[in-house]
Amino acid sequence: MKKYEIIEDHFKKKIQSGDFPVDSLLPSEYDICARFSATRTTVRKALDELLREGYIKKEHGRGSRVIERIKTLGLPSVKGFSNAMKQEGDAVFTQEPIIQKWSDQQIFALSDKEGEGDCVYFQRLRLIDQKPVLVENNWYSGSMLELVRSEEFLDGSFFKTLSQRFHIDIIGVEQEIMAKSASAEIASMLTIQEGDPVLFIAVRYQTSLEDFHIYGSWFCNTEDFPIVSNTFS
Amino acid sequence: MKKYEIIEDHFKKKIQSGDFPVDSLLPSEYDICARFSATRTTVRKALDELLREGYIKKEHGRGSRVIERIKTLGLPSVKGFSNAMKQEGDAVFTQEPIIQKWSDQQIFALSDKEGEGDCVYFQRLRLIDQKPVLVENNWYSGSMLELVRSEEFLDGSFFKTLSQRFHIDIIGVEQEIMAKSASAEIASMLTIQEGDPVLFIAVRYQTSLEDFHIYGSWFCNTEDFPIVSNTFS
DNA sequence: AAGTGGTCTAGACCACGCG
DNA sequence: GCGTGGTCTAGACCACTTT
Repeated sequence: MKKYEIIEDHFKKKIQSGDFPVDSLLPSEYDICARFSATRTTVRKALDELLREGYIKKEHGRGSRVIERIKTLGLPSVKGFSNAMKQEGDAVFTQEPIIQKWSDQQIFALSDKEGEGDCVYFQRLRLIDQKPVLVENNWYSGSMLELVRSEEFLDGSFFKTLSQRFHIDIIGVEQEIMAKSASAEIASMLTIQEGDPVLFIAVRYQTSLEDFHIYGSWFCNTEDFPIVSNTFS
Repeated sequence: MKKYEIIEDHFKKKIQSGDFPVDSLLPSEYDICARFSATRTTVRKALDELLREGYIKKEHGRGSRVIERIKTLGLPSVKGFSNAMKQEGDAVFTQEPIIQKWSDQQIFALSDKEGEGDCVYFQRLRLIDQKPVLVENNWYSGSMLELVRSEEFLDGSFFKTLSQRFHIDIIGVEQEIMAKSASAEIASMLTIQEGDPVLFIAVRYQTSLEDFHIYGSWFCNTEDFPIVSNTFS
C-alpha cells in the first residue's frame, strides 16, 4: 500500500469516527510528516485526496479544516434545502425500514450478489417549510447489510449512519432523470393533482463496499423548489 | 504568475488551438521540465490541473493523452447521445442566431455588464434517431461577443467555436431543473401532446471571460431518452 | 533496454493568519 | 514573530508500455 494512501485512510477513518469533527483542524502538515516519517510532498498528496473527496478544506495560514461532506454527493440538492432543512420535521417515514422481496421498481440492474437475498426498503417524505416536496424510495441488499431501524439513523441521515457506524462511504452516483405525470398515490403524498408533472429521479449510489449499492427512486414536486446543481472547476 | 500556471496555460492554449488534437500525446514530463526549466513536481502539478479540468488523461508508461472535453461540462448528457449523435442531422436550427432585446425567459439574473446591450439568441432542436428530444434556447450578451452565424459553428458545436476561435472556456455550470407541462408550441416541436410532462432545465454557463455567461433553457422529452448523470470520485 | 508516468525523499523560500 | 499552507528545486527508485 502506498504511503500517501495509508495517511489518507488514517485521517478518513478518524474523520468518519468523529475523532476529527466537522470544523476541527487536522494536525499541521509538518506534524503529519513527523508522525508518519514522510515528507511534505507525500503528506500533501494524501491531503489533496481528502480535499478532492470533500472531507476537508485548506485554509492558507491556518490549516486543514474538516467539512460537512454531504454536499459532494452528486448533483441533486433541492433549492432551499440547506436553509430550510435545519429545523426538525424535515423528513417523515411513510414506510419504516422493512425486509421484503426485491420489486421491479429499480431502474438500475442489480449485481448478482445483491440479487441473491431479499432487500431492505424504506420510504420517506421530505418537507420544506411543512410542505411535502419529495417522495423518496430506498432499497439496499439485506444480505449485505443488516436492517437499520429509523431510530438508529444518526441525525436522521442514512448516509451518515453508513459512514460512521459501518464505515461504508459513497464513492459515486448514477442518475436517470425524467419528467412524469403524478400517479394518484404520489399526487396525494405531494398534495398535488393526479397527472401534474413531477420530476422522477432514479439513483444508484456506488459505495466503498464492493457490489453494494443504494438504490433510490424519487418523485419531486418542483413547482416551488426546483432541483439545483452547481459545477465549478 | 505561478510557474505551474504558466505551463498549464501553455498547454491549454495549444490544446484549444488544435496543436495537440484529441488523442494525441503531450510531450513527456521530462521534456516539459527541460522546456520550461522546471522540476517534475511543478510540471506534474500543471498536468494534474489539466487532468482535473478534463483536458487530458494520463496513461502510465505511455504519456498524457488529450481527450474530448465535452463530457465534463456538467451533468446533463442525454442517454444515447454519444452513440446516436455521431451521424449528421443531430441538430436543426429552428431560429438562426439573431440580435434581439433580452427577454424575460432567462431564470438567472444577468450581470450589469451583460444587461447593457442586446443579446444574441438562437434556438435548436436536437434529434436522436430522427426523433426530436430537446428544444434548446440559447442567449449570450451581444455587447461582449459578436454574433456567430450558424455556418461558423465548428463541427456544429457552439462551445467548440467559443474555445478554439475566441479562447473562451466553460469553467462552471449552474442548473435549475423542473418538471413542466408542455405548452402547445413546445409540444408541437417535440411531437408530443400539449400538457404532457417535459423536463425543463435552466442553465447558466460561467466562462473564462469575466461577466460573460451563456444562458440556456431546455425542454426535453424524456419519455424515450432520460437525462443521465454519473459522478464518481 | 529505453522511455514513460507514479511515488518518495530532503531540503528551501514565500504568502497568509494570528497573537 | 511564529506557525501554517503554497510553491519549487534536485534528485532517486519503482511500475508500466513499447521496441
